[in-house]
Amino acid sequence: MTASDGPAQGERPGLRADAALNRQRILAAAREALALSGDASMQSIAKRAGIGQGTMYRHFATREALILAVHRKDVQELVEAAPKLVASRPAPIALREWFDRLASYGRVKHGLAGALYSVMRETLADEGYASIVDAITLLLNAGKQAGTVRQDIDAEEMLLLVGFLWRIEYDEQWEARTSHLLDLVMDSLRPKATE
Amino acid sequence: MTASDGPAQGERPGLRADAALNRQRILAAAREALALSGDASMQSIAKRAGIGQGTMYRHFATREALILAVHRKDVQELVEAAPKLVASRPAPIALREWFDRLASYGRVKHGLAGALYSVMRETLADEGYASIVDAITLLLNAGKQAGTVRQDIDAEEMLLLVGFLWRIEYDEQWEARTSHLLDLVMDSLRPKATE
DNA sequence: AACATTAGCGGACACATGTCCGCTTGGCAA
DNA sequence: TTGCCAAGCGGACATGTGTCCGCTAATGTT
Repeated sequence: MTASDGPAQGERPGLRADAALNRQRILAAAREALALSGDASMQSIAKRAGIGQGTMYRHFATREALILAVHRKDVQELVEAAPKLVASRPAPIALREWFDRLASYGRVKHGLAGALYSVMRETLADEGYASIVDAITLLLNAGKQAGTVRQDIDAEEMLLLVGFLWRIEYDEQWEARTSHLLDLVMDSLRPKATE
Repeated sequence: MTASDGPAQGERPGLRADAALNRQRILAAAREALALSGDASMQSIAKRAGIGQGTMYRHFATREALILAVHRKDVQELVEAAPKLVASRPAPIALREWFDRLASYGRVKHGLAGALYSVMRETLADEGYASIVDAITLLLNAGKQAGTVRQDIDAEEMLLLVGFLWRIEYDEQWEARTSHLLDLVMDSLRPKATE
């Protein structure tokens, strides 16, 4: 995403002026609040933004939607990284690196990875977020074509498999555990010898 | 549940008479309420049992603990199935069957599989529930000794990997998806060729 | 039996989520 | 400009979770 992409993020066509302003206010407040604590409540964010509960939920129906909007930029980067990885590395490596990256969001940006997951599951059909599924599909397909990834897995299943990323607790073991489990998952992607 | 079932489950040593009674009341109410709807609230169960919130939470600190207590019998069966499976089948088959069984609880008994998971994660050290972890460890060890399961995985990691079991939604695809994903996980358990 | 100790009770609280709906006001049409 | 009216507002509500703490009464002791 570059500066020439247009006006500030979060703008929506056909949105009344006051509504647009409130949207910005919410995003600003959410950015602040989430930076302080990853699990700031919707309520507290609304309060911080100086708006009502109703307004909050009208703009962002779920916690996930809000988190995703706040981190839109990161999400976009993640999506855009997929084609680059595919182009520059063997498919299995590319896959692994992409998920490493996803995992690191889980650590750094509180809640982001989890939000990604829920949103993707709920809105697989939704145009706005389908891009993330596309990114994974791209990575998988590259491997399938190269014969280094089994045919019978799709992006949605992949997401279910790496679901541990947003449940694993973040302690000093985090890195080792995450890495190890990703290893295991990657192994499971190899084509069967008999295939 | 019939009157002739014998001594009621859930008895605890050193529990005052009134406390024991309340515990039974809660369990009875929970059984009823959960049968009607898998996500009956703690509040509503307490009300149904005719006791206060505080009492509820003192007896069962979390929703999971309650669900687990209600389904104690099923849990026990699950745990007891592990040694039998190990004795009668090659390790990888035994593992797969055990998790198939766990998965089916997820489908039939609303919340049970999920409760198992949380409880196990939270109380790995706890004597009461460690038995479930033991069951998995048993299955894994059998495979490790036979050389059909890689060395570098433990029960906790195994649980993280099959976490999708309690997130996957139950629709007409449930069976196929679950089975397929379990296939994948089982594949990831194979020793590496180079190991 | 009377008493002291303290386990256990249970409801009020603090706080969360998500919904509903009467009031306000931005933006267009005349 | 004025005025209309639907888009939008925002707080009250309904409901849920989990905690706290003053009161009650079960149990061991004398």
